[in-house]
Amino acid sequence: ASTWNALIAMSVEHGCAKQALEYLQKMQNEGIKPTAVSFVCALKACLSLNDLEEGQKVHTQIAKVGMDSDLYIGNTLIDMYGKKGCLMDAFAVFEMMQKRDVVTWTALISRLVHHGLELDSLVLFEQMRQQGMKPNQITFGCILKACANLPALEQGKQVHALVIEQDLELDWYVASALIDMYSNCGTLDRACVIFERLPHKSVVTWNALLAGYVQHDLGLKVLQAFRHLEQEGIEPD
RNA sequence: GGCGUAUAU
Repeated sequence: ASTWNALIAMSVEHGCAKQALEYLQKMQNEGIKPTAVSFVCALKACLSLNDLEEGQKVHTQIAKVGMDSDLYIGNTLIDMYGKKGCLMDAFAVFEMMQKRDVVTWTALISRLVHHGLELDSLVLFEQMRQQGMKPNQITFGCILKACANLPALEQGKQVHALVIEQDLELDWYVASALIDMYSNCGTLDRACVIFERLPHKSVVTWNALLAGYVQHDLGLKVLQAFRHLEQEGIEPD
């Protein structure tokens, strides 16, 4: 099965999703049982083909062989249904899962935010923490985006406090989310403080700051910052 | 044990 899985995974990775699904079928025709890895890759293939129906078929197959308790499969199903806008299905999978990890929670939170359900994402984030699940950089990125979209400065500040608790304020990914959140909440000064504190600035954090200036119609600041960025030898993208 | 899942502009 691992040989087949390698074929399936490679096909998906190289954008040959159709072929990946063919391999899944072929391995079964040859009497080889797909593993959790096969199914995760197949679901990913369905998502990249934008084929929800095929994804549902794979889901049914997964349920038949009793593999829907696999953590990775559950997480991938949440992602697939969420990205197809089937939030109810994503939530149903979430509810059914026996074990959840930080990816499970983050995947659902991420989809809620993308669908304009920022308030629900905040509730879910709170539940996650109450159950003792520690958010990671990606979780913080998503939840800060929720605060930025609303915008919700007070909630954003509370999340910021948690970021500091976990010593993630200097993480480039979290930092750019903080910058984005503060500038979106109309507090560009706070965004600048985060930026200034960063010892290693990357194109991502610079972009977040530039976007803030643009949003606040500070054209001159944008140009100044851009020149500064070039002086530091950072490649704009 | 490894491989497969969430992630900004």
